[in-house]
Amino acid sequence: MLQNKDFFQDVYAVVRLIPEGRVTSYGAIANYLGAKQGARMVGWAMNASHHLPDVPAHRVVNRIGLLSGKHHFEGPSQMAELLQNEGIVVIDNQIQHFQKVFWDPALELGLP
DNA sequence: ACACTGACCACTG
DNA sequence: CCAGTGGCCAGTG
Repeated sequence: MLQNKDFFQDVYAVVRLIPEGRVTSYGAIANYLGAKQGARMVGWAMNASHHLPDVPAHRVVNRIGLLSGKHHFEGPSQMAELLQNEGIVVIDNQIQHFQKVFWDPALELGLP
């Protein structure tokens, strides 16, 4: 079944490392993990992370800083509120100053 | 067993 | 610059 369960684990591990007030993208995580699985699997991993505690999925957005996954949260604006609660400005599902708050694991953690 | 979909991304034309 | 296409893996109808 989930032979690449390690991949999911790694995704969660990286997501957990995202500092407050910062965000990253699915592709960035996939890239950090080697991009062998593809960014789509990261999204799928997030979907599976629904039941997990310390996985701030709201800090993971698509490459352009759009809250593509907000629909999967409890409320329609749950994701945006969580982000804004951390000081991130979100307007119309779009993170403002995305380049500033963007947190690239490959860059911050260093390329393995 | 087949086809389509999905919280995506990069590359062409 | 915008639109289209392929690719990755797993789950569902």
